[in-house]
Amino acid sequence: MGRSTVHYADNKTNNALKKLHNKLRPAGTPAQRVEYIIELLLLKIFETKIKQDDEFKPLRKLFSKDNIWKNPKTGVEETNENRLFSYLPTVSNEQILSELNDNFFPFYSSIQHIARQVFEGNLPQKVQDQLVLIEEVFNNSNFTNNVNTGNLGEVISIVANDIEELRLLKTDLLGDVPIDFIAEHKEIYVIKEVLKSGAKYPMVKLKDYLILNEHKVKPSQNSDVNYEVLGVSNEVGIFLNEKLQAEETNQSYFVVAKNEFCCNPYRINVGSIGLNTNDYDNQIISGAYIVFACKEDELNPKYLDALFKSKGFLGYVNDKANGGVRINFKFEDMKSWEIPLPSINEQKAIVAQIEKQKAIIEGAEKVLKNWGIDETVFTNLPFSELDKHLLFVSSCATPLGGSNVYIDANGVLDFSDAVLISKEVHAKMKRTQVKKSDVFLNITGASTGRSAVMYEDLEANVNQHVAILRTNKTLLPEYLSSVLDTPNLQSQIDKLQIGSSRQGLNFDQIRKLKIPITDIDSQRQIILELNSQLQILNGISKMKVDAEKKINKILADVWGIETVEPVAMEAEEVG
DNA sequence: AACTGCGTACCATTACAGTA
DNA sequence: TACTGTAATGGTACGCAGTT
Repeated sequence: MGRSTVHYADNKTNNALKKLHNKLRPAGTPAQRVEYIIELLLLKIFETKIKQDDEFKPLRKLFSKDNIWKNPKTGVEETNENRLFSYLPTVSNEQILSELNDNFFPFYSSIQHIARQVFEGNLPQKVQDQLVLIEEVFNNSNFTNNVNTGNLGEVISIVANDIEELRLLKTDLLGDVPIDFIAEHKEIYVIKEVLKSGAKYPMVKLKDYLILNEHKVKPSQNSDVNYEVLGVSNEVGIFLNEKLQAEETNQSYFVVAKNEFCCNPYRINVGSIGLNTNDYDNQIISGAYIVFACKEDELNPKYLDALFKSKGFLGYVNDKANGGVRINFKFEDMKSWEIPLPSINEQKAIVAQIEKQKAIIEGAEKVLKNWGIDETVFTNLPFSELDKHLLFVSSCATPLGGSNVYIDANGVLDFSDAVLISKEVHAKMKRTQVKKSDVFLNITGASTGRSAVMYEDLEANVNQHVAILRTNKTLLPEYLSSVLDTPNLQSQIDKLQIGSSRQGLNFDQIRKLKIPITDIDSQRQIILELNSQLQILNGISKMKVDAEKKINKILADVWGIETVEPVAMEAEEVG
């Protein structure tokens, strides 16, 4: 059986829950512990709602001094004030257990009856539902003596101090789930809801913060004006479309201002939305798009832009994308999107954090893009036909399902997107089975010419787009891979592609490539030199990945969702 | 405003031709 | 005939332009 661990909350809440589980270890089985935690949380949630939620307001007087609760066991009378969770931390360790079992649980197991005594008129449905749930939970509650009384005080203090009231207040314990279901699975449902509702900021609909741009022009009728045409892509956001001559079409375009958003309503499901930071004279964009600004005194455009790039937005768009072959996301849909809205200053701070990380990513990308193998280490070496140094060259047709091994720009193999094939298919495709120390070369498509060395001892296979070059003892795999990355070899490869209608290399062409060659020792020396540079590059790659992770974390915090390492899962064996 | 069409790019799969 | 390597094909996505 597979197991999964899913966290629903922020770090702080998760830590609090972990602590609770540990402290309650003597209390019994994991299920019992969860039950105890939930009961304590429920008491705390209820108190928070009584204090802060308007609909629960009328219940406040129930907990005033004037209302008295008689302990059914001892006959001792106490004020209802002492039935609120906040009373528990004041009780001594030794007394907590009996306080819960003899006072709190009996009290809350008849809370509906008690509530009706103070409530004028009918209970609102929300309150009624809450009370039903509380009765369900506390009807059979009993903390056993197994609960170490010394620990119980600490347990109470964790619930009292480490769980934020705001988080609790936003917790809707019932949602749309039927009461019977909750009665059966209340623990699971409650804890999920408590932990899920981690939003730190008020949620607002965008409609009050957006201004639709309806300013259209027809460039063909204003031939004296020089227009700059913008476009939107999902990769780079807003870009300057230098090819399109708007004057030559019969279309009308939107005039775009700086800090306005533009989106393609038919492609927004893939992220075709961007914030325009350009400020050209007469900048325009396709009339088929939605163009809008936001009220910048309340909503920072860069903050909104960051939200558009978070997973939450794509999820929302795909929810709205209903029916038809192609979606059409309307401005109305945009207006009804709900976002967390911090104060304008907090938004600014969040944007500043994100921009810092973006700057790191951009810098790293520049380095990674512009770095190339230092060709001078190969100068003065004689050239030799690659075929003389190879044992084997191969690739073949793609198997069902395909199996790609991608190579990133640094010549490092990236297995993250690797596709799995069955053992049978793998066995059939003998010619493309990969061995350790094979050199890969992309031979088709846009990435033709990229190469990498297979360092890992994996059972793997490659598809038609990747050639395997297996070297003989006159040529080191790493050396070959480095040589293939040099401008000289890249230009040899480029030339081979000229004149053919299709990008791609065949094996004969590969065999005839001319490489600079030297003896094995010198090859090793050259690799050492190049490796020191590669290490630096790897560090830069890591910085980039880390910065991306930080941005994700910032966004996750804003949305109040999972930020700790997600979903640890044991995969089930496939037979 | 909403819908449809077009050119391009990418890529897995299929078809086919050459060879052992 | 079986197997290989290469080319063609067809499906899908994208970014608009154009039509209704």
